[in-house]
Amino acid sequence: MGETEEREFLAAREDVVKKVLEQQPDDEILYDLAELFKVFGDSTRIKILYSMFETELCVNDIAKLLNLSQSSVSHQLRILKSSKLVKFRREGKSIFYSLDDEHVRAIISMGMEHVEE
Amino acid sequence: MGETEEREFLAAREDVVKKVLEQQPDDEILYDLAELFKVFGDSTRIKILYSMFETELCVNDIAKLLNLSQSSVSHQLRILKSSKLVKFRREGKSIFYSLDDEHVRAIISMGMEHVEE
DNA sequence: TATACATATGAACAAATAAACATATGTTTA
DNA sequence: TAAACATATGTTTATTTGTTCATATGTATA
Repeated sequence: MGETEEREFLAAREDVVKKVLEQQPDDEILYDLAELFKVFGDSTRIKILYSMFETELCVNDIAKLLNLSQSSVSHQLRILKSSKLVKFRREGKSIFYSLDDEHVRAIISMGMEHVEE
Repeated sequence: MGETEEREFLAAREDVVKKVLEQQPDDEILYDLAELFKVFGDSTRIKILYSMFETELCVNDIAKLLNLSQSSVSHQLRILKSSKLVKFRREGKSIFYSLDDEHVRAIISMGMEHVEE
């Protein structure tokens, strides 16, 4: 590469960088996005989410099903609740949890496709 | 709830748990799925991925763009490579990275939709 | 209203990991 | 082939976070 080409190359890269920077969403949004994926990024939580793919479950069900302590399940459900990934309803002494919406199912399914490649 | 109802309730829960257990993918797959999302679950990596949404970029571009050290970018790209989220090609001294496939874009987009609600 | 059952919460500890710094590898060109 | 540039890798450190144990809250029933 001659000197002229070199300069042109660098200028072109600068342009690209500038353009990308303009299109990039605010840091705050990307931070939230990372936080969202972080919630999916733990095997216990993924197991919990997946177990609710077809049906609602109460805390005790999940604990037995996945062989986890009640405390651990409850802690993780708290995180899933605060990220709006699950919703819940009380029925007597039990509280039934289920996936919050189709987004959650879609995100998991997309991930599955990538993993199963 | 009477004693009979109580027994029926417990039996019904057991059935549900058993059914879910049968449908649940192997632990290994769910573990891989969590590992995949974990990669998306870091704000630096998400920023890097997002910056490549429209165009390929070399390491230096990304470092300047996101105001990160070359080392940090390189470390994160290694993780993105090994998860098959990005691909790369060499051109002279530079190495250009880009999103590996449409899955990656789809997963990010789905997450964005959830975040922007 | 006392007891049992279901779930939630708080605190402490151990494991995982992102960033920084130093250095190594690989590529081009003078 | 030596120097400059671009990227990769190894190591240490500070921070984050999942689990456990103990305990609290909330609900139903005898």
